[in-house]
Amino acid sequence: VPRTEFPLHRAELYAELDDGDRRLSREMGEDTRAVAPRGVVTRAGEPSDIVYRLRTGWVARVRGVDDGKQQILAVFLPGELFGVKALLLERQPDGIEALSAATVSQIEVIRLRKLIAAEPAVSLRLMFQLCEEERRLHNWIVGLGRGDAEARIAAMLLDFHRRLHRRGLAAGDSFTLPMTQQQIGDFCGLTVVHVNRVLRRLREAGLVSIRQGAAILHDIAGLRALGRAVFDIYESEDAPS
Amino acid sequence: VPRTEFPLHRAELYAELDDGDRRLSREMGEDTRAVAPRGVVTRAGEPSDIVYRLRTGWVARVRGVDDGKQQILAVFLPGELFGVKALLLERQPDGIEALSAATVSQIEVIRLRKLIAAEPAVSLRLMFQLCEEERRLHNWIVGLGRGDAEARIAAMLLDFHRRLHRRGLAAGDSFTLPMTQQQIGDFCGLTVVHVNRVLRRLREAGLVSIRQGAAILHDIAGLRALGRAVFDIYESEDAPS
DNA sequence: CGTCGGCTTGAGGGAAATCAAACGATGTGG
DNA sequence: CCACATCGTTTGATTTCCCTCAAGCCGACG
Repeated sequence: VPRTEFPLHRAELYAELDDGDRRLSREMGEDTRAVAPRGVVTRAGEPSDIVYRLRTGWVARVRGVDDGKQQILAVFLPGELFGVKALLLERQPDGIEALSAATVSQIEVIRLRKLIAAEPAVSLRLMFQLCEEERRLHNWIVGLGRGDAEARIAAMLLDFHRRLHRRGLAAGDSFTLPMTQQQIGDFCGLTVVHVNRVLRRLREAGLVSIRQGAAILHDIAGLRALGRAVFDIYESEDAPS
Repeated sequence: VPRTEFPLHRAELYAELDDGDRRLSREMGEDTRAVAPRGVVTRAGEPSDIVYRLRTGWVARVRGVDDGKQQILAVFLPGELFGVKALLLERQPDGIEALSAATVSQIEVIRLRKLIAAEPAVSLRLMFQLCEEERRLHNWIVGLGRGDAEARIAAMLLDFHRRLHRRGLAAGDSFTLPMTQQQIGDFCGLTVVHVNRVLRRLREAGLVSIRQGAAILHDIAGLRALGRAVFDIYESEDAPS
C-alpha cells in the first residue's frame, strides 16, 4: 500500500495505518466476490454481518425514498472499505449496489471484532475510513445545502478525479465514470433532466465532457472555481495534477 | 451511563460500549471548560489536538462559505463526543461553536491514542460515535437532496427530540431549542426568511410551535409524515413517546 | 429612548422540478 | 436482416419552491 493512500493525515500514523491495512487485507484473504453492474451487494434492512473492501469497480450506497426515487449517499472507489457500520449495527440502513462490474473482498464481523481487540492498528485503519468518509459527507452537505447544480456536479467530478488519481486509477485529466445521468442526479439531488442541461452548459463552456462512461476534465481550475464552496481546507490545498 | 445510551445497536456490545464510555470519562476527568453562547470551541484550520465530550448545552460544527454564509454540518447534544477526527487529522476542517451556554470535557489526542492501544473498548466507543454520526449524516443528505423545506425542518425537530429524549433531556413533547431561525436555516440549507414562513405554516397547521427557545411538538405523527423520507429504517422504528 | 438582534411579512425573480416527447444506441427475436 | 423494445440522452414548455430585496415589528438592553 503506497504511502499516498493516507494523505492529509498525521504523518506519524502512516506506518500504523499501513500496518492495519495489511493485516486487514491478509485477514480478508482470497474470500472475494464478483458483482455485475447494477448488482446488489447488500439490501437495505437485511441483517449484515460482513465488512467489505472494494477491489475493482465502483459501488454506491443507495437510499430508496418513496415511489422509486433514490438518493445515492456515497460512492466507493477501489481500495476503500465499506459496510463498516455493520460492526455496530445489525442491519444495514441502506442498500449497496454496484455502479460498474465490481469485485469485493469481505470479512465477517465476528472475526473483525476479534482482530480489533488484538490489533489497535486495525482499529485505526477502520477509524481512518470512517473519518475520511465523514469529511466527504460534511463536504457534500455543504454542496447540497448551499451549492447550486453546477457547483454540485463540478465538486462531484473533482472529488472522483482526485480520489482515483491518488490510487493511480486516473491518467491525466480523464477517468472512466460508470454512472448514468440518472445516477448523477440521484447523487447530486437533481433530476435527470436538469443534470443533462447542466452537463451541456459545462460542456459548452469547455469545462468538462462526458461521453460513453468517460469524463474528461478540460478545465480543472474552472471546475474548482465552481465547486470551491464544497471543499474543506484539506481538499482545497491538495490539488491533483 | 444507562443502557439506552446505545440504542439500535448490537445488544452484545452494550457492556463493552458502557465500559469504553466509562474509561473515557474517567480519563477525561475534571478537565472541563465552559463556553458562552456563540463561543468558539475550535476554529477552522487551526491545529487541534483535543477530542471533546459535551457535558451540557448544545454545540454545532459550522462551515463558513463565502461572504458570511454558513452551513451547520452537525449539532451535538449532551453526552456526545465531538472532534474525534482530531485523532487522524492535524487540523479541524471546520469550526465548532456553542449554540447555547455549554460545558465540555476534553482529552489530548496523544493520551487518547495510548488509551486506544491499551483498551479496545475505548476504540469501540469512538467507532460507535463515528458510526452514529455517519448514520445521521446519511439521513441528512437525503433530507437536503430530496426533501423540501417542510420535510427538513420536521426531520430536524424530530431528530433533536428523539436524541434528547433518550438522554432524559426532553420531557414529553417539548424541549429547549437554543437556535435562532438563522441557525435553523444554516442547518437546513434555507434562508431565514423561508424558515420563518415554513415555521408559520407548521404552527398554523397545529404541528409545532417554537417560542423563545422552546419547541413544542403538538403533532408528532404529522411531523413524522412530513419528514419520513429523511429517516432510515432504525429511526422509523424507534418511535419516541 | 434609541439601538440592535431576531422575528415577521410582502413583492418580484430565478433555479430547478415537472410534464411531455423525441432521438440515438444497443440488443433481440421473428 | 429488419421490426421492435429498451435504456439512456436530449430538448421544449410550464410550474413551483425558494431566494432576493425590502421594510416593518418586537423585545432586550445599555
